[in-house]
Amino acid sequence: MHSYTEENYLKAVFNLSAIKGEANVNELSRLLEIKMPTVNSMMKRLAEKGLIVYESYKPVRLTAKGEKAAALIIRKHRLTEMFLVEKMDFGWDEVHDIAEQIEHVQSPDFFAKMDELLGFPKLDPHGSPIPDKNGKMEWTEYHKLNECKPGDTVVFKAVIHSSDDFLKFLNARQLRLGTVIKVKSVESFDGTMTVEYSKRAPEMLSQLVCDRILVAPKKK
Amino acid sequence: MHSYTEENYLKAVFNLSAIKGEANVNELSRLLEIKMPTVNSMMKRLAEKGLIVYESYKPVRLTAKGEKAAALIIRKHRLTEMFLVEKMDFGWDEVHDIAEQIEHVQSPDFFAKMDELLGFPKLDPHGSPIPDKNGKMEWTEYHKLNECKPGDTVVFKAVIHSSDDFLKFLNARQLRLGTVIKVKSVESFDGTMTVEYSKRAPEMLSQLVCDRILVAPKKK
DNA sequence: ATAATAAGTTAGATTGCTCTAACAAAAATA
DNA sequence: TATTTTTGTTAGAGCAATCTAACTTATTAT
Repeated sequence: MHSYTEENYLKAVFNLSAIKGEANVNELSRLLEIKMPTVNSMMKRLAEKGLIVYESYKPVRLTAKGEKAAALIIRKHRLTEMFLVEKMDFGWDEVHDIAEQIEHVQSPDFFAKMDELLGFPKLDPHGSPIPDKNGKMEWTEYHKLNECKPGDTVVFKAVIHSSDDFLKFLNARQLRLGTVIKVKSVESFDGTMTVEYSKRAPEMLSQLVCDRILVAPKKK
Repeated sequence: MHSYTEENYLKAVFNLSAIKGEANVNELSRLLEIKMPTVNSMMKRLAEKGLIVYESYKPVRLTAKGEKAAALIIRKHRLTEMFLVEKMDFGWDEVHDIAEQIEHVQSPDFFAKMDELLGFPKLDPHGSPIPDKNGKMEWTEYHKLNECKPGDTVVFKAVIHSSDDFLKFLNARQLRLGTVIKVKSVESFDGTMTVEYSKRAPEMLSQLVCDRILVAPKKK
């Protein structure tokens, strides 16, 4: 239906929109590593196809149709990541690039089978929600580790902006989803946190790191 | 390294060459459903890249380099088919189109993992050999069911030119790899064979069918 | 051997996706 | 507010992969 290329643009718009509800050409250009004029003309194409709303000099937004199309690609991506981790023994830091390719496979049966073999998972290996077959997706209300105060005890629920490097960083510190983290102190100057988890010596995490870790209060 | 498109041409040349050692533009054109002039110009491109030998008005041949490149794509295709059948419960008649897409995935790790999880298989679900990591492949010396004589007892070893339709035809008759087939009679007029297998009533198979079934003598 | 048919080639156009260079609008800064 | 910087757009070119139309060579049939 849509080309490999169009799918990638759509996904990029979706990912950028996730934060602000809209995406601008400049950021898309950086994200996709494609020059602005190229992105610009593709935006017009996507607009003609009714996938996004485009107005000159304004950020673009996904239409309902575009949102659904994008979510269904994300669905394939996240199901694939889950499959690679759960059924093929890959690490959560090894699956992104492979999923990036397999997400473009056209075969409803293939992804339906993955879904079934995985027991219809709701989350991917990084804690992100997997959109359903209709492209519906909901984020559980997590908050950033950053926002926690000394004394808080929370559970590591998801990673945002998860690059392979960042995931390897977490691996090296045995930080994984489900880990219970106790916030010992927060350096007010630069936001560095001292935390404790898994019966190890306290660990210091920079603000940059804490900004990418999503947590939920530990249930009693 | 090579584009998606180039990979498909290479594979087509490989498949056609399997029989005659060379491939002509006309047949490639039919096989790929791409018009002759397009095929022609792509042949020149592949020749420039040192993947095939091209001379005007002559059939093309793969170079050693081209042969290896093609075999490595076939390897990915057949490993994928095997994975889909063995690890994902697909039927042998459902895997071709999916494998056709996944064979283009660039990730040595992904296919190495498949290979490992499958226990380093030598054959795909249709009995075709899986080329090794160096692109080396060898066909065991099977012969066609067509060539058998009344009284022969043989084992079904592989399917050639296996379209999904043909595989469904075999499914409907419970003919699968490993089935022991007894040749009862051969109609000299049109080559139709009457065969017996799996304690069922004798079955009649047309010459067209018998030409696509590879067998080996049953060992005592 | 000649004519007819099939196969292969050349030329030129089209579409998708990319680029650079130049220009215009919007936002930030002085 | 005026200037500078950033962001966005237009114009025009290039390459990969495709096509159709016209032509040439090879093969087959008469």
